[in-house]
Amino acid sequence: MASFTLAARPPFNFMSVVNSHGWRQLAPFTFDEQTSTLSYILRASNGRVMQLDMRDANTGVSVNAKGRLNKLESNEVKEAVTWMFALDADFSSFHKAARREPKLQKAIKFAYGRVLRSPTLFEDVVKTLFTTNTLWGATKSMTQKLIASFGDPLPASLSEVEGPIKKAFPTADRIAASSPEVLKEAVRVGYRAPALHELAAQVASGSLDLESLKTSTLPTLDLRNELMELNGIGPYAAANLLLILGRPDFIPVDSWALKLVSHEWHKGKPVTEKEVQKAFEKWGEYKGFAFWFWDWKYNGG
DNA sequence: GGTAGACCTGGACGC
DNA sequence: GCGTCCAGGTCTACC
Repeated sequence: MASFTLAARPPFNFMSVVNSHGWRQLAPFTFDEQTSTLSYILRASNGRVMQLDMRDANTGVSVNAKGRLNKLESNEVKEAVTWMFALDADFSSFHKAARREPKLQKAIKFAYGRVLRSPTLFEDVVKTLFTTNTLWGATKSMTQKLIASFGDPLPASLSEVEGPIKKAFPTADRIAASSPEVLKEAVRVGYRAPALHELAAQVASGSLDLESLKTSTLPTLDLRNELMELNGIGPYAAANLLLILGRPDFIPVDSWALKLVSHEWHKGKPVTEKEVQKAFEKWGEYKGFAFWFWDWKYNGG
C-alpha cells in the first residue's frame, strides 16, 4: 500500500473541494459518505491503472493506493492529486474581496475557491461537453458509458470482489480510434458524437495541447476564445472550464443560473443571461466565484 | 447584435 | 407498452 499526505496552501477545506460541484458524482470518481473518502481510478502514463483513495488530512489530502508505486507512478499520483484539489492555489484576493459581502461569508468560512478537477483537462472538457443541453442524469450516464466502453480496467486483484469492474477514464487515443457512429450508439452522446470524436482526434494527434492550458499565462479572454474554438463548447461550457482552471472571470449561465438569479432578485420572474451578468458585474475578475459560491435563497424547492 | 429552429436523449406522462 | 411532450446549451442561418 502506497500512502502519503500532500499539504495544501492554507486555508484548505477538503469537503468544500469535494462538494464544489457535481464532479464527485461522475465516474471514475466515487464518494463514500460513510468514510468521507473520495476515490478515483487513475491511469498512469505507463498504462498502470490504480485506485486512489483520498481523505481529509486537515491541512491537506491523504492519499492511499493499493500496491507499490515506482518513482514515476508516485510522482504522477502526487501531480494528479495536487491538480485535482488545486493544492497550490491562492484564493486570498477573492476572500479579501468577499469580506464585506454577507452572501459570501461562507466562502471565507469554508475556504471556497477550489473547484474539484479531473487529472487532465481533456477529461474535464469531455465531461463539460456532456453537461451541455441535457439533464444531469444523462451526463452521468454518458460519462459512465464512455468509461465502460473505452476505459482500461483496474486489475481484478485490486478491485472489490463483489463490485462492478472499475475502469479509468479513457485516453484520447482510445476514443479517437473509435468513430462518431459508435460513440453515438454505444455511449448515447447523441449529436455530441462528432464534437467528442474531433476533440479526441485532435488531442491524440498532438494538434491540440489541452494540458498546456492548465498553466497558460494567456489573458482569460484569450483562453476563453481558445476553449470556444472547440466544437460544442459555447459560452456556458467555456465559463465552466475557466472556473475549473481557476479563472473566475465569467459566469456559466445555464438554465439553473437563470432560476437562481430570478428568485434572488426578480421575485421568480424569468430573467435573461444579461441580467445574470449584470447582477455580478461589480465582482469583476471574481464574477464566476461570486456567482458560484453565492449563498442563494433558491434551492430548487 | 438579436432571434428562431434544429440537434439528441431520457424521463414523465397519458392512454 | 407505446406515443407524445419536454428540458437542456450550441450552432447556424437569417434579419
